[in-house]
Amino acid sequence: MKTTTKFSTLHEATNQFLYSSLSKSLSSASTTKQLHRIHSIIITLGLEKSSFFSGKLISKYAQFKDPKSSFSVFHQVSPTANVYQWNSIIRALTHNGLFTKALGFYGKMRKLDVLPDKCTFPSVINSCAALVDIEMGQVVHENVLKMGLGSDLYIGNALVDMYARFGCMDEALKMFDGMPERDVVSWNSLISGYSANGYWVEALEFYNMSRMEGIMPDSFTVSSVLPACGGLVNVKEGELLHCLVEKIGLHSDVVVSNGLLSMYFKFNRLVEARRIFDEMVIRDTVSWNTLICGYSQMELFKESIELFMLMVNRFKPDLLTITSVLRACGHLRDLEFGKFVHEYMKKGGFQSDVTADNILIDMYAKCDDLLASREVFDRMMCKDSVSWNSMINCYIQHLNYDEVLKLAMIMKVDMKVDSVTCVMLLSVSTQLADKELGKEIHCDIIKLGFDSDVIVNNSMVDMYAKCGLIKDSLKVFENMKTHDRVTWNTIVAACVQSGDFTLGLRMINQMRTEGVMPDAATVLGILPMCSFFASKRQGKEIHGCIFRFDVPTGNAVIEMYSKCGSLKNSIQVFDRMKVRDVVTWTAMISAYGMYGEGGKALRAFEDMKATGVVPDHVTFVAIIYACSHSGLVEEGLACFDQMQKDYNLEPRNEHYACVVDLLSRSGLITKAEDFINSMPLKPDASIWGSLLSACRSSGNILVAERVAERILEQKSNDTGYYVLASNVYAILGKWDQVRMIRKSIRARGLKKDPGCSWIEIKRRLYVFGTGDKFFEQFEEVNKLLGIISGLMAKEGYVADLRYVLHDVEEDEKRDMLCVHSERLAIAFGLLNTELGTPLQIMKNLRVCGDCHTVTKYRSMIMQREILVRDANRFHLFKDGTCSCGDHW
DNA sequence: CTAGGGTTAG
Repeated sequence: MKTTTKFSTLHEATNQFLYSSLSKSLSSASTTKQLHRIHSIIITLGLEKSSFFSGKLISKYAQFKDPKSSFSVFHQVSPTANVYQWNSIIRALTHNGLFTKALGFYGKMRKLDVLPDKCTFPSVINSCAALVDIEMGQVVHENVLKMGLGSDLYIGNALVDMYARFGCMDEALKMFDGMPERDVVSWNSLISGYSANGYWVEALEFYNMSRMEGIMPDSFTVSSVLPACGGLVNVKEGELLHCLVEKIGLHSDVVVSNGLLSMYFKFNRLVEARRIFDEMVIRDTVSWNTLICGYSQMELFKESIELFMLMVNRFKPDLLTITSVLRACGHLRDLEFGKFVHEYMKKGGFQSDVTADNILIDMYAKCDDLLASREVFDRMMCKDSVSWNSMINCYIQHLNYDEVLKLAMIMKVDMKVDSVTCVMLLSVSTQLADKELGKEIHCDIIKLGFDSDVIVNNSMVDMYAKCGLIKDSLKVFENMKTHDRVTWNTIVAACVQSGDFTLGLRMINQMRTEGVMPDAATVLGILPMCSFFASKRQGKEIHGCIFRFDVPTGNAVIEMYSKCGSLKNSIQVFDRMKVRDVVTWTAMISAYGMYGEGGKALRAFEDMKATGVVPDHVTFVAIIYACSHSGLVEEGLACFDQMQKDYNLEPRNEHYACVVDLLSRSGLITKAEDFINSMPLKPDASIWGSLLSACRSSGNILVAERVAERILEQKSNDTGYYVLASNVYAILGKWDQVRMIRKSIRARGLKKDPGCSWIEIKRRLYVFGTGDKFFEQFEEVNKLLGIISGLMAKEGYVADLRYVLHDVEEDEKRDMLCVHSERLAIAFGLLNTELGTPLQIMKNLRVCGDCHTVTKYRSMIMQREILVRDANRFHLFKDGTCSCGDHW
């Protein structure tokens, strides 16, 4: 009996030894081969069905991504499986992404009346979360509560995570708040939930809260907070986190480093990002993808493709890499490489992926291979809204609107229309200026409930404005709950387009008070307003707010300054630009032109050609115009010649107009008329207009009358030409003709632009109309005008009454000249500024000859620099002369 | 039980 006991003890001891060594080798098995060997030993010993080993085997196979083997082990014990075995198989399935199966097993287990324990739930909850099965999730949550496991830490963490993945952050927070015990995982689950759902502010807030509670962040915490810093462009917090990573030694964690990499790209800090990547000891596919994608986002497409080639040799790219590089191909319009990548996808056995196919559609469209786009689209097994939208976008880009509307119809029937579709369709109606289509889409938008989407609303504001329905545009604008930068840019452009500059200026001011930062588009939008009001201050303030300074922005700023009366600032911006395109050079040439610096314009033109930038037809308008305003006839004609001979550009009406201007301004009226008669195009009103205004200034009345007749034949809608013609008849004293023209203007429903001038003093704009009597300091201004008149007479000034265009007595004519709006504005400026301060006046029409003379006198008598910008150009009056050299 | 990288539009 004693020996038996001894034997039995020995047997047990042996067993125990066997058990523990088997268990140890099972746990430490690191290859499939080892695992299979240990498995067969377990079978030989008949231990396969033991609760302990079967469970371990199931888990171990799951670790080796072999759920089939896990399943076969479980299958042998399933009729009598206990809770431990059930837990193992559920966990194994969950870890291998077989969530539906895992939930199925949970159901079976409950049916068999096997009571789950606290180890069952985390996996089950995970599966619900992964499947976004909200209903099941709630059932499981109830089960947890019924079993009294509501305060379990692990289950609580899993539930917080589950609600976060459902996007229900309120529920997640409620769960978190109700937990009696919390650890770093609980905080991580909450923080990553906020971060993943784009609630970056909250993610940062809870992160800081966790730090206050003394929780030590780990790699999970950091990689959840980094995207929040990136998203908010919160550089300070991001750098703090980077320091923390270095301090607690998390930088060896790939996920953390990838997070840092991605964040620095979002900060646009390429050097820092590159350093992170280069210093990484271990890199994975995500690291490469983040790098390639980051270069792409910074528009360094060539480099992004080069990195892809570098990666291919070391790492197998995945679908995300492919999509990044395809995007780069699209931007570079590199069809050849695009096709290469497409082939690589086919050969590499990549499963068809909706996103990848969508980008292929877009890439081919950008490379102008519409058929290839359509082929990808037609072959797609399942298309999402993005696929449809991308295809529609292809047709929009290729102006095939019929096909766009066809696809849109199908989308409507299939209920696939989303906000992006609406925006694109709105852009179609904008491009076609089709109000009816626009209104129809507006109705659909309301029906579909997209009328609270900012981008959709912005598009509607734009659409109505461009269709000429400014009132509807403003209505949409006013009904919007939030206005972003684009909203403001759009509404400002809308105001400008409808001619309401005052409202436009008010909008800009409101935008600034609401703290919205301007961008390149803002500069482009306010350009016409700044030049209308010549508000250099407004322009400068906007300029100061620009932080991303690319070529188009620089071009816009050059143009803005030149139109606002600061050639100096234009030159400064031009000099600072490292990259200059045709537009940059052209802007600079026309700036010189406006200030009568023909010589400098010509030099810039030569410099431009020397740096290899090819002039286009706009450049030639600018350079001929510049010559014309400086009296450089020979040079201007040479440019006109060059344009056809050297650059093979067919002159358009505006070029002919420039040449006519060039000749006639220099008094070569007959030559100009001959030139018009010999041109191959039918001369339009602008060409006759150029000649006519020159006739007027040079006093060639005979030709003027002939030309006036030709202008009236054009039946233009621009009142300016009628006014010009009428002025000729006024000079000739043919008042009947004058009245006839005025009548016909009214009959055509046109209105003459009333002349006005304005000046900005101490951040306020003062506007003066011709003969205005109701403005501040009217008395003082009138008195000053009288005094200056007296002084001018002493210097030898005689009024040139030819510039009065009304049938009145001589004395009255003199008075009428005296109240031309620019004279009032100048006098007002003299009164309200310190002695010697330069004045800057703007005028909507061209300066009349008499005012030009008067201003020269004034600049001398009052010792002031006076800059006048009229409808055409700038005149800088100084010491009795004008920068235009009387070419205007 | 918790983390990182991708597509269309104004």
